[in-house]
Amino acid sequence: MARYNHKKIEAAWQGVWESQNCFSVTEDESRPKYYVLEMFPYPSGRIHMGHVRNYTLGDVVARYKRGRGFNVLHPMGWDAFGLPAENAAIENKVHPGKWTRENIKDMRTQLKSMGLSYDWSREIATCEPEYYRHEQKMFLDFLEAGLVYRKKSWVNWDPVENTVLANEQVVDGKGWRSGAPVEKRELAQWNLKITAFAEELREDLKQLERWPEKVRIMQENWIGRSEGAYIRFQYNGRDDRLEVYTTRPDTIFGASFCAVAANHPLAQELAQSNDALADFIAECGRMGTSEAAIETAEKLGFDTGITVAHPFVDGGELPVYVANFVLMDYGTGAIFGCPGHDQRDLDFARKYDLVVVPVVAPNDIDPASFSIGDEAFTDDGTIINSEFLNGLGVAEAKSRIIEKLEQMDAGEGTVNYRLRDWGVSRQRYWGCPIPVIHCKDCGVVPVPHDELPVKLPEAVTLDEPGNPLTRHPTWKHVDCPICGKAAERETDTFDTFFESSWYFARFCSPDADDVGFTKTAANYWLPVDQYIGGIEHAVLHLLYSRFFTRALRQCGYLDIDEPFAGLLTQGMVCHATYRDDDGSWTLPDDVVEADGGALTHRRSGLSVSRGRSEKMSKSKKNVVDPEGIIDTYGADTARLFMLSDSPPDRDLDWTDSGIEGAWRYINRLWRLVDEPSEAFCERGTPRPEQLSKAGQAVLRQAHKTIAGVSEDLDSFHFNKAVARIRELTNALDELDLATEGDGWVYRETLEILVQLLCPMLPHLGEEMWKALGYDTLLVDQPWPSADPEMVVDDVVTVAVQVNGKLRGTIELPKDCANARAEEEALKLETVAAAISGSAPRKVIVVPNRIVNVVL
RNA sequence: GCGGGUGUGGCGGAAUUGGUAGACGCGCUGGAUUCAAAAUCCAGUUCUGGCAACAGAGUGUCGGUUCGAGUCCGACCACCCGUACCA
Repeated sequence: MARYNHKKIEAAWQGVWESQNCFSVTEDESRPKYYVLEMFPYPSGRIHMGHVRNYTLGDVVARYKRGRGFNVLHPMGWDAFGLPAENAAIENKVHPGKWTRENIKDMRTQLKSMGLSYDWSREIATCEPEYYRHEQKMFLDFLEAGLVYRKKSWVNWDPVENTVLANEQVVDGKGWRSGAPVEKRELAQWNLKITAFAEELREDLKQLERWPEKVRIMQENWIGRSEGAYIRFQYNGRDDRLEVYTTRPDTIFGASFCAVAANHPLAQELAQSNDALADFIAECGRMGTSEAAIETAEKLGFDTGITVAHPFVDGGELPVYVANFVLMDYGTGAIFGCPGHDQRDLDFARKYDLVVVPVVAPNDIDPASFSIGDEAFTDDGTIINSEFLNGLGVAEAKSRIIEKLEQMDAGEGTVNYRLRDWGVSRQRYWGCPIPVIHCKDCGVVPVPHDELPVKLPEAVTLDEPGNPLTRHPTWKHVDCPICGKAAERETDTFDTFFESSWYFARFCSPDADDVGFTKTAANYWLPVDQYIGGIEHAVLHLLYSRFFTRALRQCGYLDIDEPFAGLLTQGMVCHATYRDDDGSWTLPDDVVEADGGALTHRRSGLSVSRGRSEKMSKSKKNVVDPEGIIDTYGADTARLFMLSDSPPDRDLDWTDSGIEGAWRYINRLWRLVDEPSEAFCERGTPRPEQLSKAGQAVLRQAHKTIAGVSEDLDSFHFNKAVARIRELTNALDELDLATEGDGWVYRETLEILVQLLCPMLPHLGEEMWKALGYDTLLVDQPWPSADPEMVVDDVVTVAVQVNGKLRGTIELPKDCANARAEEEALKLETVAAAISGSAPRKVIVVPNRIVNVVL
């Protein structure tokens, strides 16, 4: 018996597809188009199981749609700028460009071994000037359109390395390499006005029907539209006023303090003459810039000694605090605190001994007896203790107080968004240069279009901290395009989300020279019909891309609003973790399991314990390298494992026994054609007039499987599709090839099976197709269609319950009368026994499903 | 902290969307084949009790709605993702 030689077979079919250019496509108005895109990888050097999963899912969709007659665009490229290249440069003394390009070469080979149906002629790498020159042009167009501005914002500063740290590089408030406490610094940064589209981005979520609801909800919450009011409080002893933003103007009579952010102008001003406050602000600055860090820190405040006047209470004074939980980026960077009806304000008031006055009472409680304990009351209710607002509901009180504020010029109603503008400046080398020039006389001057691209200089050193662009001897020195005097280039580069915000459009015309993409190609291919990638990109990458598309639309680049019509978010690939007795992580390959289940280390022989399954990561050493798996078992086996069992949006557990099981099934399929029985008939044999009962049943099942698998693939239930196909494989065993006609059913079913397998196991599919006697390519076969008559049964099994408890089943003709179903059900002995003579109170009949006898 | 998600046999999961819980696979047990093993094939496998027929329990926990709840509602627990400079 020959063993399935995956290495030879897979390489051979990959060669055939490539030499016949099977997957290269052009615009073709005569066919419906379908654009499948998987999130392109960062070229870290080796593909990981997450990539294998992502690209398998995309490939199944691409191949299936192709079979369904679509003109399928399925491209691949590299998200090639980013921090890891700089880290590698520092650690291994390799140039980021060299490192990245070599990684791309290695990963391309690995991806090709998976047999993915990419149009490789469209491959792009974002670190090449041919790519990034176009986004420099886009940036300048955005600048002209008023969608770009410069403003100061805070960054994590490592005082030892003299460099800006990413949030990821801040561990417990300290720099990851230096260990020095991180400081906040303010830098002038380029921002894109995503907030200009806040309402549109929110509103249009509704039309993204083929996006997971959870992603739409996350984006909606991220944008965070709120209706509230600005309120201006008069300072006591100063001429100016403190403007706060609140979503609860109705609780103004319960206000007991105001608080401003540490970087609020008032705090900054007061700190100049108040050392204690300056210390407090410095302390806040050591917290790091991430929202999680700020929100989970202990809530602290500093009483400035300044007070403001309550706008509606004569003589009412509110102390003004500087507080570490007030964010300068949200609203006005200042709040009024109403402890009775906001938990954070309540915690703060208890801590600093401030008054707590309830101003909203639950509707079902006597207001006189209502007081606030440890929990703020945040629900709707009736306004109390609030003069002219008393007795109103929350909503009415809001509009009444806003009216009043506007009359008094002490504030107004407003709509506010949590969404902040997108800061795109990065103080890093390995990114796309921001194409502007700073001139002492002319200010910020855009690089003239005919001087694009501003190329990254290759000759740099990364052996000292800081951005090499700033210390490059010549690169930044240029003449001002306006006045001609000596000026300096911007040395910041773009956030790498910039590249990934339009790459889907570049794939439509990857060779376009003078434009990022042609309108003709974009109009044909866009939007992406199905986008597939990790859930971790639910907000940032996907929201930036939605914004970028609108900004491009505004500048005349394209005519669509939404870049991705369909979205599938996949779960992570997990694996069991192992630790030795010291608690250090151990590679799964080094763990040996004895018969009794005891685990030991392969080399040291010391005992090892198995931890729970976690996301594969180098740090926990629970990674399985796809290259080894493909080498041992082949791409089809790896693909099958990725598709079986777990639905794509859930986490997937990698197990050795699982991959073994997939491998066994591949071999089982192979044997179906490798050692065919002589009774299995020739290709093209006409259908016999008579089929055995078993033959008819198997044929029906084959057609039901076509219908079921089609449905499963349309809805991305790949695991169910695999299960159905395995069931059909099992059904082949029901046939007795000695029986007249069963040989024909066997071949017919096998051909259907092979066609259904094609998108998931393309190499094995081709090989089986050939073995079945065909000299055409399976990949060019249209998807099979199910005979509708074979898909429906005329007899159904109906469950019979007594008081909701199953007592038996009956066979009934499909869609028979309820009376007949009831009659048959009551005839069951088990039913008679259960009701033991008493008359049923009622009988519920759900046609074709269930009869429930209620006593 | 906040936003979003997940939870079903020993394990991954399925369940026509309120109607027979456990499809399919993994693992395990027994058998066939083999000098032996691997591979392969056949049978069994939610738990408890029982030789069995069968009975009872059962979808993270507690409570509710319903003739009927894995599915709907309320409260809670655990874990995961994101949290604006990782990609």
